[in-house]
Amino acid sequence: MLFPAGMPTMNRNSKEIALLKDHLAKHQLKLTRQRELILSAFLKQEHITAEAMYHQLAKKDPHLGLATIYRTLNLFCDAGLAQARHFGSQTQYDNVSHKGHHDHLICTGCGKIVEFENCDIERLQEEVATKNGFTIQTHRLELYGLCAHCRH
Amino acid sequence: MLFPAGMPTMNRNSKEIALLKDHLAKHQLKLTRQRELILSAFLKQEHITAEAMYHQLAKKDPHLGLATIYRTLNLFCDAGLAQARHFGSQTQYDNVSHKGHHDHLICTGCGKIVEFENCDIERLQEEVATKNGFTIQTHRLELYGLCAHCRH
DNA sequence: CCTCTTTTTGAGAGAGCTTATCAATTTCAA
DNA sequence: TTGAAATTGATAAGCTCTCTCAAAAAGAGG
Repeated sequence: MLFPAGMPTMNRNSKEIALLKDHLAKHQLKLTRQRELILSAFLKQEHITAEAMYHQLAKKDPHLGLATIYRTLNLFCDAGLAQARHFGSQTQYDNVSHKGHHDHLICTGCGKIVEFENCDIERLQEEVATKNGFTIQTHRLELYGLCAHCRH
Repeated sequence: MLFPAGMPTMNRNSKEIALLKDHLAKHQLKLTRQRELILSAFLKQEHITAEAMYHQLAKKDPHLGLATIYRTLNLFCDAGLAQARHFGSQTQYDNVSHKGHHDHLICTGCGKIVEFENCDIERLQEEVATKNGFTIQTHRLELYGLCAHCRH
């Protein structure tokens, strides 16, 4: 049976919700209205800052505090749903479950971020890990440089 | 004529000193005792934070201000000697003249860190960057997983 | 070696992002 | 339903980094 077009996001992200619930259960944490709200908003993003999410969610819940957003996004990192990445003076929270794993090309001039995926690099990473007796769980690759526009 | 074994670092880094002097001249800036002191300390590092350099130089000059360190390291970035990279909550100033870049394998079980270098991966990174119009200045690759010991 | 203008410095105030604090509220197991 | 334990919101505090400004230093031109 196919998903109806208008089906709520919740049902399309059952895997991520299960992952969070599992983490909560294992650490004696509770599922709150705020955590559900923030999760559903987070899963629609590829990456977002706490500040941006604060403003975005202000419409749905004007009393949702910034501290709660930070706490919850950090919780997502612990649960393996998100990954924190520092750029400029802010922290970007990347959605790990979005598509396959993507890496970043980051312009040090204007801050532009281009996402990419490269199977050959991933294969070589596995090779390096195996050679050192490691089993990779996740990775982070960031290339910093100047984009075509900023080079001039 | 060969360099005597005990020759001061200053003379072994004439290229970097020239680069700085060139930048100073082009921007009507002055060569000060503090800038020389910070440069000679910086060139001995692969990467360092402003705070770390502050404590390191406190012995040589107890009155050297933290603001001066920040200003000078940012000046080095402008001159092309250093490159700022945000890691955790701090800024790492990478020494550009140190070419041998190493990446990290990090065990999520015990925290063990193994350094490695892989030319093939670096070549592929260049390829990806070029394809996207970028010129790479630096990069960061971290592989997270379990080491042989922690897997059991 | 002086003099004068411009730049730099040091110390602390201030700004921006993130975390800690704590009383009130909510969750959820019993 | 109840009560212990976790969470929240508001705000204070913390941390890193930059700005401010009077005093000091640099360096070009006498």
